[in-house]
Amino acid sequence: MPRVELARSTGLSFPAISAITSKLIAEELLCEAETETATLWPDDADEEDADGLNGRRRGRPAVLLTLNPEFGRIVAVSLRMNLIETLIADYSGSALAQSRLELTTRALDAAALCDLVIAQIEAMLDATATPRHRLLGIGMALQGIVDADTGRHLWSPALSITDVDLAKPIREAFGVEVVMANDAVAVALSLVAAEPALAQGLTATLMVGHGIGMGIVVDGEARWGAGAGSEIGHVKLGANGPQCRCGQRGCIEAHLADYALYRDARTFLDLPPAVSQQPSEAQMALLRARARAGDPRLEQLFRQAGHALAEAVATTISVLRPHHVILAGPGLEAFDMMRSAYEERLEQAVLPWLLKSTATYVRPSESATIVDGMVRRTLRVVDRNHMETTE
Amino acid sequence: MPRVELARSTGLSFPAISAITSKLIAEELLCEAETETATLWPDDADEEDADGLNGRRRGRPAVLLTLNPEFGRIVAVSLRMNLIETLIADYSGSALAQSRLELTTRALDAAALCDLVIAQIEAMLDATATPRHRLLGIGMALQGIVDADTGRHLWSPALSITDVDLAKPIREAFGVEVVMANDAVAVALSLVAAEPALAQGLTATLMVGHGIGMGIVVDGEARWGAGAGSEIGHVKLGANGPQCRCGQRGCIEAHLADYALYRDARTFLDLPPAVSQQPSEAQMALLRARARAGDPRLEQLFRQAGHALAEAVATTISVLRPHHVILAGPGLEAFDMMRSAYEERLEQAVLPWLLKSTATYVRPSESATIVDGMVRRTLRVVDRNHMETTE
DNA sequence: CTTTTTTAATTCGCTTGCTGAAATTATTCA
DNA sequence: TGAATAATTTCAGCAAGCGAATTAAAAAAG
Repeated sequence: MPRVELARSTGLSFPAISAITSKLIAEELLCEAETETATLWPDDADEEDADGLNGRRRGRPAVLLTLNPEFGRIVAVSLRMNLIETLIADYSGSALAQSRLELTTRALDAAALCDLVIAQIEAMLDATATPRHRLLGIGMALQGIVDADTGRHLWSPALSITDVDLAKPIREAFGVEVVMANDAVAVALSLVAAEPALAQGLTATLMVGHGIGMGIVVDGEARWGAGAGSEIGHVKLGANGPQCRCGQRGCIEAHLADYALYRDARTFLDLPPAVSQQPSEAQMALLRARARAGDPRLEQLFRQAGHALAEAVATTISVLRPHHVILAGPGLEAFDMMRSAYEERLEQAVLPWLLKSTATYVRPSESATIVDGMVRRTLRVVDRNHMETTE
Repeated sequence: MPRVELARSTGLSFPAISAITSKLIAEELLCEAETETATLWPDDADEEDADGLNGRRRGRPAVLLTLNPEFGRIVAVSLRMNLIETLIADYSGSALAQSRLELTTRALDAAALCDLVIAQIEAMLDATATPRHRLLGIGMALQGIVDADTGRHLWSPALSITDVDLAKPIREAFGVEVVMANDAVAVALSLVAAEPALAQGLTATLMVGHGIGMGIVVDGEARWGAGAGSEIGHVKLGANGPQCRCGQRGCIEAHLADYALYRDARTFLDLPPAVSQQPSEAQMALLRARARAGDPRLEQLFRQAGHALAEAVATTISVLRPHHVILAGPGLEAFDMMRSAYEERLEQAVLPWLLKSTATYVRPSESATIVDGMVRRTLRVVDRNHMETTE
């Protein structure tokens, strides 16, 4: 954040940093942070004087630079099964307001869906008194397949429409860039940003929840051939497996996603029906509670899910050879019940030399992770465009 | 090749190209090609005058620039089951000499192996009267797992040694850079270089032969997280499949590689034993001939191989979402017998939206493809190092 | 055979983005 | 109040690259 640090991390010289930052400050993109308030209260409870970073050092103190939050705002939309989540953030990425809209998404056609999303975005702008010209970009995270080259939405379990350009109507409504991404990619970006070590090398984030998605991040960036998203959820485990929402059989998702677990549990257990096949968070919590209470059939179900998860990770490691694998999403709430089966199968299914050189992390993330990651992705795209136009 | 073309493809201005090329010519890295000889014989048989490229155009003719073949030489070594293949090429990549050494590679320890490779390289240098200081780099393609970060060889079916640094002794013997890569990566680079369309986007090359390997090329470059190689051959099809050389069960390789097909065929057919489990090319040709002659058990065997190939491609497409998939290697000689089973299974195992956006190519490549690709890879690394040191 | 046209390559003057050295500024410590 | 220290800025200079104009080499036209 201070200029000295920027110089060190970018490898550029001090004068260069000085010139660049002063230009950006003139553009009101950056601003000098109020370091005063923090330093005028050094007598606070925590006296961690030893470290030179927080306590006062000799010499001229560094001026902290921050992104000017007032430079503009970003809206991120997460479109999932029966849920549209919207968030507005300032230029520094801090959330200003958010909303959740529950509805049966599969009942919508493309036009109705776009109208709804536009209305949600407008509500966010109104709620934060954001003038239209301050809106820099809109990010949309979609549960489903997105073609990164064209931005078209190809297929999603949450929608009945396929192969439409959802971005276009929204772009035209607000006149700003609309960035599309798979929701797993957004989660991946959010989690990688939270731990600097994960931003080095290739990190594969497997998101287990309503579906099974994967986001691939290389050196902190979501860049890829045909999109940073990977459809590992629809890799098949054997030729004649359970029916999947996608229409095919034996998908990893059909063994591991919450809808599959709930559907299978209902074949031998009395459970309330799920709205449009999608169990709610409460219903999944109930399922886990019953399993933990000792129902052997449910325990077996989660063991099988552990197997499927191991196959997914094994395939990921073998094909991608990532440095890091993150297991994320609400499905990991039940990881304790999947663990032994998972570990057993993983050892059989990955070459030991590969397993040894891959680090695995479990991060049962919240739903807000999606919009957070989407804000980051959109900011990045907006910044890149800004750079190109001003040069 | 002419300066004008360079300017267009790099996007740099004429003056910039002029300055750069004249510097490189002074370094003897580039040279102006003898365009005269070609143009003094325009009365030759082929009168393709319509196109402006070959026939004389108005205006000052462009001077063709080529890499100066005399700038230096590259040796590429391919280390496979019972075979060490060596090739020496000039700086423009043209082969000058090559050799094949057949022996039981699994009987060698690390020191003996390195000595053999060093002797092969020296033989190549002697055969082409290459002084030591003209040797710019050595490339080694290995059938097995290579850690791209460290260059260490982790495991190979062709060798009994594991986790050794094979590059170091060779680097010390010749005092030049030694580039290690998986053999499938080398094949991928060679095939991608042959077709410009494949150098755009992500191309996954599946090599089917003694083992099943995969090389990943992004925009013509073999760059990746932990190496451009992918161990898709050891992704499992079901928990209790046939035994694989790697020690695990159910690997795609154990259904599809030539050693697996030959081993399985011998359980019901009289065939000569393979040397250290590795059938020769002649033996595999015999197997194919017998299958084509109409043995229903062999036909079934190749159908199953087609299934396994489809699973491999399906997993590749789902996880990687490549723009192009190349099927390469000697195993594809039998593709006609695998085809129907392959296509049938592929349709069941990949989401149609993904299958539609992926182009597949079948290229049954020769063994020389490995060393060719390895020469390219090594030249690239050598050039990069050269750039860094002269700047 | 000379002139015009066309295309390739180079030279020239200029801007831009950087660097290293030195100067300036804001602090803490003595 | 004056060192000592560290962050930033100023300044002069360099190197890469660009646009415009120039030179070079060939074919076509007169």
